[in-house]
Amino acid sequence: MPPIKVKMLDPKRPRGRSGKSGEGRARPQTRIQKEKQDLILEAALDVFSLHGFRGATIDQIAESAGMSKPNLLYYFRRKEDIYKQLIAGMLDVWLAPLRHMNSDGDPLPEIRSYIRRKLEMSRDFPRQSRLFANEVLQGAPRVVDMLEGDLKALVDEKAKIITGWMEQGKLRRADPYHLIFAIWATTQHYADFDVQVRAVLGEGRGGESRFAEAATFLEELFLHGLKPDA
Amino acid sequence: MPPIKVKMLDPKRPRGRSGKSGEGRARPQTRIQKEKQDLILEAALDVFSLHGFRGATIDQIAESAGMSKPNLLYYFRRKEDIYKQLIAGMLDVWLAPLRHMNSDGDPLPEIRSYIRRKLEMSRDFPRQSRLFANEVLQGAPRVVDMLEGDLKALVDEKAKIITGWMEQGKLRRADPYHLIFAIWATTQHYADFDVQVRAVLGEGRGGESRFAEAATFLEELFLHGLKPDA
DNA sequence: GTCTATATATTGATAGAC
DNA sequence: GTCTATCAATATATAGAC
Repeated sequence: MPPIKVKMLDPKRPRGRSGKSGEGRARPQTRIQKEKQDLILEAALDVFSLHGFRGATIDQIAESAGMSKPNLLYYFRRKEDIYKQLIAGMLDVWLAPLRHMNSDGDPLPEIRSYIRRKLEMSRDFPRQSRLFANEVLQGAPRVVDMLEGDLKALVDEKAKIITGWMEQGKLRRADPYHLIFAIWATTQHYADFDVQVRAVLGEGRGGESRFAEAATFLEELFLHGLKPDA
Repeated sequence: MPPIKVKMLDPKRPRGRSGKSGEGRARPQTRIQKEKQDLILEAALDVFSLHGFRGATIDQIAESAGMSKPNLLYYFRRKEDIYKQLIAGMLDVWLAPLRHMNSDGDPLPEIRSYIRRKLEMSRDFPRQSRLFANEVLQGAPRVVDMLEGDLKALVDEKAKIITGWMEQGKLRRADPYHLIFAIWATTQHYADFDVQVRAVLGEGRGGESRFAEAATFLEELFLHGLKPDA
């Protein structure tokens, strides 16, 4: 059950000894505390990405992090605090490739490299991708605001760039928003639907080779699909 | 709404009065019982697709179906029984468009119509799509066998057809498996990531028009991407 | 078939000793 | 900081009256 949406400025339990360290207010904790927190976040990412927020239990996370439940709750008062921190940390990483898309470059290479980076993210950070997918799939209760705010703004900006390219005849005309959706969908598919991809490809192709294959395929598909008529 | 093709041998609690009706063994229930069950399945689809298996509660489903919890449990002994039946009913529907892809037709129109049908499924049965996405995303514990069995066999078969087309020079050479993945990913995206799609497109484009736009975009992308060089 | 009441288990979170 | 014990809230499922 829906655990009480808290706005929260996040008065976390463990604080540094009254600002003695030079880290300022932003990180009121010792290095050991930070290491423990990272350990918890790492374990939580495993569990949340596999079971979703509701399906994950503090017990599982604690066990996976090698500590007792009360001990874990000493570092994060509530289950939701862990989840929120993971989501927040994830969003920047997730958006980085799109932010990186530059209006100065040539359209086709720029799009090709965007696809590459997104695909590499699926390969290297599949749990983060699934965490986010789980959240969005279930209505994104904790991030709708961000989707309608930052994300929309960023996509609007990049869509303008793409439209500009199209108007210059450097790209076949098409809806830039749906183009971005298509790139998201195809690249994240390899992280989010990993089980299905592996099952269909079978044992023989179960290795990491599928990402190289996917890169080849997707670049071909999008570059030929977007190349302006000669 | 789609429903629920039931395979089911599934000796459920309520059975007809000793085969008096002409329905035989396959449907050991009265019409009223079936209607109640469908009512429950309908409500359960709402709840499961939004919260996943773990996140959904019998209380929610019962309330949504307008009955008491014990009454619901009279028709389905366990929560998991409802879920399983939904998944089973879903799989046939989900695979139908791919089964339909025919080696007799011309490649490009055949692929175009596959995309269309998948996109229509996202538009008309988004809850089923999300139910399945939830399941796969969380490791597909209840359907891995099916993915490695029926699904793989079906995809293998269709991949051969596609490869045949490519060898005849009717289609640009590309990996048929990744082509199928790309079609799945792009079309289901509009159901599974609906919240995100709406958020990015904004209020102005919140209506059903996004499916028409998507159809146009995806057909262009795939047809140009797959058309053999002239 | 449907209901009220309840048994039983799980889980998020806290108390308080050390 | 970490632990054992435990509370309080939910949630699955059942008992048994009607």
